[in-house]
This record gives sequence, C-alpha cells and structure tokens, in this order.
Amino acid sequence: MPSLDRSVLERLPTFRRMAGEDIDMLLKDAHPSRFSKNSEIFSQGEEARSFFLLISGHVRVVRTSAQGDKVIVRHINEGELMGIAIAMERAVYPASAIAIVECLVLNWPNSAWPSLKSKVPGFGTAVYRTIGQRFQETHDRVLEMASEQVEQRVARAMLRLMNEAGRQTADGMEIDFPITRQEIAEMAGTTLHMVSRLLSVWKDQGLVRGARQKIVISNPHGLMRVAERHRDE
Amino acid sequence: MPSLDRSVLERLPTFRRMAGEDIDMLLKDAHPSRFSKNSEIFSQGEEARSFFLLISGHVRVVRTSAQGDKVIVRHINEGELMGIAIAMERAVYPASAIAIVECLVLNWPNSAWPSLKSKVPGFGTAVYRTIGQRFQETHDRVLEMASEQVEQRVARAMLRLMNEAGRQTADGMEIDFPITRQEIAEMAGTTLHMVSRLLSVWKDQGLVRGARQKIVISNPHGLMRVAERHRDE
DNA sequence: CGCTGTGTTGAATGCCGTCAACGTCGGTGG
DNA sequence: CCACCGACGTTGACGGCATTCAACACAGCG
Repeated sequence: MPSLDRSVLERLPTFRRMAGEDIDMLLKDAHPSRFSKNSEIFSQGEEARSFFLLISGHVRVVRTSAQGDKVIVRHINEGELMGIAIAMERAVYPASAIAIVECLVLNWPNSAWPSLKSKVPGFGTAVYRTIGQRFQETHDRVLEMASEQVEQRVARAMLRLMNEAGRQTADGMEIDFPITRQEIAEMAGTTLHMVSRLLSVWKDQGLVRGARQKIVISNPHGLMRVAERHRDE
Repeated sequence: MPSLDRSVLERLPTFRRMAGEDIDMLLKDAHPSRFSKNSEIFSQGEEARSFFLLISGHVRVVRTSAQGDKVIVRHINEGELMGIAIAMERAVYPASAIAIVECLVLNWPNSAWPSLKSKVPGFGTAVYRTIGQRFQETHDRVLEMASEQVEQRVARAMLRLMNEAGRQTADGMEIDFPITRQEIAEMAGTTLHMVSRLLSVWKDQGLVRGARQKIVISNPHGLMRVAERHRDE
C-alpha cells in the first residue's frame, strides 16, 4: 500500500512520462519523512543507505574539506533527486544535505535500487540524466572558478539561485528561501565582505534589492550582463 | 570476429573481474582506431555518437568557455573510458579529447550501449563507477579552487599528474607524457608565469626537476606537504 | 639562420582577502 | 514591554598575493 498518492509524483517533470503502474511500483518501496529546518538529511562521509526525492521544501548540499573550508555544491528543489550515491557505486555520501526550511522527503533504501532500475527503466534513465546534468554544471563551475573574477562569479551564483528557486513578485524575482551573504559567498568561492560590497553596488544600480536573509533580483537581464562581462571590456 | 584479442582487456582493472565471454561480447561491437599526436578524438559540443576506451597512449580532456578560457579537466590513461556521454543521456560531448601522444583507442557506437548495458551488467557497473569517481574528483576540484592558494593548487595539480601518469625513474617520478607550463597552469587555474616561478622555487628546494615539456618529481612527500600547507601556518 | 613555441625572471599594478569598527534586526528572558 | 545578546550585514583601510606587462634566453625546426 503506497504511503503517498501517485498524483504527487505525476506532477513532477522527472516522472511525467512514466506509466501510472510504474509510479505505484516506485512508491511501494518508498517512505516519506519530514525534516525540520536546519536538520541534516544525510551527512558527508556517512555510509550511504538511502536515496531521496524532495517533495517539498528546499535543501542545501554542502561539501567540506579536510581543512574545514566549505562550498555550497547546489540547492535541491521540489521534485529533485538527491543522495543518489548508489547509482554511481559510491559507498558514502560525498556531501551533506541540510533542510533550509521544513522539508518533506521521500526515501528509498539502497537495497531497492537494483530492482527499481530493472523494473522501472524510466526511473534509471531519469537518475542518470540528472547525474549528467549535474556533472556538466559542476564542470562549468570549475571553469568559472578558474577563469572569472569575483564579481562575475557572484553574479552567476545569484542567477543560478534565481533559476533554481526564483519566484516572481512585484519587485522582481525573489529567492524562495532564506539565504545569508555568507552562504552566497560559499556558492561563489569568496568572502561575505565581497558579496556585501557587490550587492550594495548592484542595489545602487537598481539590479537587486536585498534585506536580511533575502534577495530579490529586480533586473535579471542587467545582472546577466554583469556576469558575462569579461576582464578586458 | 573480435578485432582485438580479449587478453588486451583482461589486463585492465576495469575488466579484470569480467567473464571471458562477456569480454568477447564487448569486443564484438567495438572497433579500434589510431589517433596521431595532437589529433582530436572527440570535440566539445559535437553530437556524441560513440564512446571510447583508451588502449594505449595518453589523452587530455579540455573544456573551453564561451569566452575562450580553457581548463584541463583530466587526463585519460591506458585502460580508462572516455566520451561516455551516452551513459548520462547527454546528446553532445561536454569537452574535447586530444591525443597527447600517438594513441590506440577502442570505440563503440552509442547504439551498442543499451544492449551492452543489459547483456554485460558488469560493464554498466564499471561505467557508472567511473562516473562516480570522476564526479567526486570534480567536486574536490571546485572546493580546491574555492579555498586554496595558487601554490597549493599547482602542487596538487602536479601530484594528480603523478598519480595519473607517474613513472618511476632514477631521479624520481617522471610524468609519462610531454606537458608544458601553460598546461599545468590550465590544470590549476592560473598563469604559466606563476607555474614557472613555483617550479623554480621547488627546484631549488630539491622537490622537482624540470626540463622543456618535462617534469620529474624528485620528492613527492615534500610536495605533498606543500599541497597541504594551509593559509595560516 | 631566422622563426616560433617554450620557459625564466623582474617590476608594476590592482584585485581581493583580512582586519576592524559599527549598525541593524530578531529572538529571548527578565 | 524592554533590555540584552547573538547573528547578520555594511563600510573603510590596509596589505599581500597573483595577474599583467615586459624583456630576454633557449630549443627545435624548416
């Protein structure tokens, strides 16, 4: 007996093309759980026992180095997969996942993966497509970190946030969850000081509006021009 | 009739655990090809039609941005897979692959992938394990670029080279293929000037020996200590 | 023997990280 | 309710590291 109605999954792009009975089969092995704000869904280095689908809320994925430096790898949004280490034969989670707000999560034990993959081929394909997209994004980020200035990197981080979790409001695109300057810095590989300075400049130019733990991009196109501005222009 | 003997694959770690008949099945769909030094095996943005296994030689994988900036994503060594876009449902190659020296390559048409995956499960697993390892390495690199100084990044790039293509000689570990300062800079996200300066310093300290397009690491442990040295030590 | 690609080194510029001080918001407890 | 405190945010000043600019050396090759 599925613990969630199939209609919950049918709305998500990942599952839109799947047959109803396939979705039921997925749900048979899954169970939902709730995570409170700031709680950890899985932890870097911990043995990977499950993989997850975020039903509602927002999740931050963080990778920490041996020296304690942190980067925010990505944000996970409603309908996206996370913790899919098993699909790449990895024994431990490569990063930590933290609920930014109250979250509802579906999780499958890793033991269900092989049979799901063979019985619901569309699911395996969706997982591998997700991996491919994220891999490419990660490579883009290496290139970005290697070749662009702080200003461009921060602008790109903001645009990424907008695409991931932008919500249209009267003032512009608002990021749908609370985020600090420090966290934007950890997305762009810089310090909160630089982020604060840049946001101040952009506010004066009418590109963004900010408040405590809140960002609104009032002129996305203008911000894109900043992001694309190269060193010698 | 296989165009290569199975013994060629049996020696490679990727295939060591596979049954002989499975290897024969793989070889049935593959055909070998030769690439001369500096020729392109596949090209960034080009429609992905095949995936590859490097039999002998060395390959450089390069990603170029819209602005023309380049990074060396990784080096491919004998026995490693490359161009496996199909496994992640990607239509085009995300980077270019260039033969550093004369290379012998096995290639499969993408059309062979679905049946290979289902008929030789060990092969699919090997591919996905490879993807997982590289994904993790790429994440490590993002973290490294975000948090470490140029000196540490160059030291790490050298150590990566050593692990990927080190050959023990009387003087130390020698990188097995020609590589310029410019290319090391593209691995570490800096300029050839910085690389040249650092190598000079390290040569004086007895850590490395260099020549034109050649690097020998005479004291790997010492170089590791440089790589691990943090900002405030 | 000139030319091109590669490598080295010095000097100057400037970006950006660090240090420091202060301001503000929100939650908590008296 | 209000005072307090900690987390978050802003801004200025300074200094150092890394890029840039520049000049030169050297090797390999046609």
